[in-house]
Amino acid sequence: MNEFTMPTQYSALETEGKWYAAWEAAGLFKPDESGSKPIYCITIPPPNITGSLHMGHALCYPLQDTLGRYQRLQGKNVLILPGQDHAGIATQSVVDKQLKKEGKSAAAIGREKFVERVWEWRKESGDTILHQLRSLGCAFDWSRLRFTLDEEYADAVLKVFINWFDRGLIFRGKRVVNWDPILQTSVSDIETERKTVRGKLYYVRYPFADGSGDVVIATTRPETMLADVAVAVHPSDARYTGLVGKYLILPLLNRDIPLISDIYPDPAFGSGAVKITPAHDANDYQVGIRHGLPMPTILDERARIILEGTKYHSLDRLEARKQVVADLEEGGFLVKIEDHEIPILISERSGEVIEPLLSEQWFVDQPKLAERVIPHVKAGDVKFHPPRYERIFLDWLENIREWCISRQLWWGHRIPIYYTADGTPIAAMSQADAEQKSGQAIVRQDEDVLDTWFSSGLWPFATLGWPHDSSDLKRFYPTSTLITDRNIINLWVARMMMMGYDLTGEKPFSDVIIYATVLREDGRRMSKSLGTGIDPMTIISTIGADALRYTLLSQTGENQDIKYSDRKTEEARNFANKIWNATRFVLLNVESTPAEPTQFEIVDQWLLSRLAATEKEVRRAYDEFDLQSACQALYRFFWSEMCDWYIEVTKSRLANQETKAVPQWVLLTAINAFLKMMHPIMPHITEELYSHLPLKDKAAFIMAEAWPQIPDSWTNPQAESTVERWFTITRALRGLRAEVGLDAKSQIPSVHFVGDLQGGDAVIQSQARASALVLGVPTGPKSISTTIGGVDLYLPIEGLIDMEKELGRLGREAQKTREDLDKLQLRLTNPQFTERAKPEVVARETELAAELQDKLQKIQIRIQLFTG
RNA sequence: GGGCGGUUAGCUCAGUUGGUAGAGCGCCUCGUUUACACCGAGGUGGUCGCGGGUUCGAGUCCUGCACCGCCCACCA
Repeated sequence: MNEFTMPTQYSALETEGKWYAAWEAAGLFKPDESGSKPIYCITIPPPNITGSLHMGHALCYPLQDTLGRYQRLQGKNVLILPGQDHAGIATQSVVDKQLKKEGKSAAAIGREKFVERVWEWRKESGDTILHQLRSLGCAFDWSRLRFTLDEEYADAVLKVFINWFDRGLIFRGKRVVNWDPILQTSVSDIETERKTVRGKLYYVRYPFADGSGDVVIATTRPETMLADVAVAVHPSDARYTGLVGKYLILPLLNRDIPLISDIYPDPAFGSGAVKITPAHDANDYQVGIRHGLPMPTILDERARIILEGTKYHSLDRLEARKQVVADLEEGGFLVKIEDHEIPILISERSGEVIEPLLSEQWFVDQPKLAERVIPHVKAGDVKFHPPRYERIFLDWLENIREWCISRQLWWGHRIPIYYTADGTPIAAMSQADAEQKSGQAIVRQDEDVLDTWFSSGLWPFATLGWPHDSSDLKRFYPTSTLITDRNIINLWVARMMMMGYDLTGEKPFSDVIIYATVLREDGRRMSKSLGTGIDPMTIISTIGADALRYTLLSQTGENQDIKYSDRKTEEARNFANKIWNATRFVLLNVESTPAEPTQFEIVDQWLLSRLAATEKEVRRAYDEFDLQSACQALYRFFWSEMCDWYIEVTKSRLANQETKAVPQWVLLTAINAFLKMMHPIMPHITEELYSHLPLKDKAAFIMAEAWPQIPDSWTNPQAESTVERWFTITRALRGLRAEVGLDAKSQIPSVHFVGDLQGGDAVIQSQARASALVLGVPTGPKSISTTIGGVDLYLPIEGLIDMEKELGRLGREAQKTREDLDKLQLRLTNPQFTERAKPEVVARETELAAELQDKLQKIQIRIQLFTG
C-alpha cells in the first residue's frame, strides 16, 4: 500500500495483525544477547492459567508493554518476561467442576489421575490468555515463557521450602485457620473478605453445677456451644466477683465447664460472659491456650457436626444451629434473641462463609522476613507509585503475622516434607534425599501443597533461573518495574519483597506501580459473575487494540479507579483516524525527504518549538509513569497544533514548488517524532505509518528506532508567543464573522486593523479568510470591531447585519470589560495588595488594567460611532 | 473502629511552587475550502461538595462536616 491507496478511514483490523508477526519474526521481543546497553526488565504478573482477558488485564499488560517499548526507544536492552501461574485453588476448582459434570469426582479417581487430568486441561485451554495478550500487541519475550510448575521453577520452590525449614522460618503448628468448607482447604487471612450480615444474638443460660443460679452468655453461633470448654468473664466485672472458678453445666450436653477470668471479654457487650470454644474461634483459641483448656473439634472438613451418639451428629452447621436453638428453647435455656449485625469472613475463592477450624498446618515466620524488608522500603530502595501505597505496605509489614502456607489440595507444589516412622519431618527434594538425610526409612510424604503465593513470590528471580547463577539472573536481576493492582500488594508484592531480600539478598524490583481499577461507566465494578464485565476482545475486534490501549492508558495516572466507556474508545478511535489522515496528507505532499532547511519561517519555528516542548513533557511523563499526561501532550500537539494550525497555515506553501521544501521537512520531522513518541501506547498504527514515511535513514521498524533527538535550538519562546498571538487575532476575527452570521467559507472584503501584527498579516488574512488587511480605521462604512492582543480589528459590515444586534453585542462586551476592570482596580487600589504581593504580579496586573481600560474606551467610541 | 482516595462545565476528567478556571465528549450555530464528517470554524455552559480559618489574594494551604469509593481491624 502506498500513500495514494491509503483509504480515508483507518482500519485497525487490517493493520494490527500483520505487525505482531513481523516484530516477532524480526526477533524484536528478545533482548540483545550481547552489548553493554543498560538493562530494563519486567517479569510480568503471571496470569492464572484459568484466566481469560478482562479489562484489568487490558490495562495492566499494555501498560507494561508501553514501558518496555518506551525503554527500547530510549536505548535500553529490554526484557519483558511473560509467564503463567498454576493457580492452585482456581484451577483445581475448574477441573473439579468438570469431573462433577462427568459424574466423577477427584476423590474417586485419586491424586495421581487428578493431577494428570489438570495437566491435560492446561494443555487444551490454559493458554487462552497468552494469545489474547498478543492481540493486545504486547511485545513479550515468549522464548522465555515461564510457568510456576515448570520443572526448574518447581525445583526452586522446593529448595526455598527446604532452606526455610532448615532455618526455622517454616514450621508446623496447630492453629485455628480459615477453613473453606466448599474447597475443603485452609486459606490465608488475605484470601478472605470481611462482610457484615444481619443475624441474631442468642442469650443462653448456663446454670451453675451446684444449683446456685446461672450465667447468661451471648453468642451469634449457638451451635458451637457443643464444643464449649469454659465461660469467660472479665476480671474487673463486678457481676461475677466471687463466682470465677465455679462450674457451670453446659446445656444439652450436660458437661461441667469452668467459669474462668480472662481479659478477652468486654464487660460492655452482651452479658459480659463469653462462651469459649477454642477449636472453632480464633479468639477463643487464644483464651484456651492461656488457660490450658481442652480443644475438642466438632466440625469436619465440610463444616458438619461430628458428635457421635448425639442427635446433632452429621448435621450441617446451619441445620445444627436451628436444632440447638430449638432444644435450648425447649430446655428453658434460651433467654432471648436479639437482632445483631454479624461480621463474617467470606472465602474469596468460593464465596463460602469461612469456618475457623483448629488444625495442623505449615506456617512461614513472616515477622522475621518482614524485618529485613522494612528498612529498605523506608530508605527508598523500592519506590511505590503512587507513593501513598508505601504507607499501606509498611503498615501491613509492621503488623504482619504468620502465614499459613499449606493447602489441602492436589494441584500445586507438594510440600517436600517426608516423615520417618516416628513422625519426624525431613525436608528434602525427594524421598531418596530424605532417607539419606535422615538415615531412616521414610514412610510417607506430606499430603498438602503450597499456597500459590508461595511460588509466585519467587517470580522475579526464579523466572530468571534462580537458584542457579544463570546469565539471565546476572543481567536482569534485580528487575526494574513491577506493575500490579492494589488488591495484591500484601498478597504478592510483600511476598516477593520478603523472598527477594531473603533469598537473593537484593530487592526484586526498583519501582512498584499500582494501576487503577477499571470500572464500568456507571462506576460499578466489572464482574464476570454478575455479567457486568466488558470483554476486551470484543473491543479489539471492532476498533482495534491501539484504540483500546489508548482508552485505558490515557486515563492512567495516580488515580484509584478509571471508568471504561464506549464514548472514550470512540475518542481513541477518532484520534487514531486523525493520525492516519494527517499522515496521509503529508504523504500526499511529500514524495521524498528534503534536505534540512537553513532558513525557517516563524510558523515553522513555532511548530518545532512546540515539538521540543512536547518531547520534553512526554519524556517526563513516561519516566514518571504518568501516561495520562503523555497522552494529553501528544494529543494536543498532534491535533490542535500540528493539524489545526500548522497544516492549515502551510497548505499554500506546500502547493508552491518554490516554497514547499521547508514545510515538507518540518512536517515529516514532526510526524516522525510524533509517531515514535506515540508508539509505546499505540504500537500498530505508528508502525504502519512509519513504514510509509519517505525517510532517508530509517530503521526496519519504528519499534527498533531511537527516541527523537530534539536540538535545544528548536526551543523558541519568541516564535511561540508571536505565532500564538497571530492565532489569537485570527480566532477573534473568526469570532467576529460568526457573530454577525457570515459564512465561514465566504471571503470578507477587507479587514481594517490598528496595531502591530508582528509579521502575521499573511497568516491572519488567509486563516480568517479576509481578502485584504488594511491598516487604519475604516472611514466610510460601519464596522463591527474588537480589540485583542493590542490590535483593534474592524470588520466593515454595512448592509450585512442587524445594527441593533451589533449594538447589543458591543454593550455586552463593554459590560464584561468593565466588570473585569473593576475587579482588577479594586485589587490595585488596595494598599495591602500593592505592598505585599510580588512586584511582578503587581506589574502584570497593572498592565492588564491599562489594557482593559484602553479596550473599554475603544468600545465606547465604537458604540458612539454606531449610534451616531 | 482506624487509614487512604474522590467530590471542578450536562458527562468523563486535567489543573504544576496560591496570582482573573481548562480539555474531550454532549448541546447550539455555520460549513461539500487540495488529509480526515471517525472532519473543520464559532459558540453556550462552572458561587470548583458544605462550613470555618490563614493570606493582599484560595480550586490550590490548614481545620471541621457531608456524601461516594477502597483498604485494614480478634468484639462474642
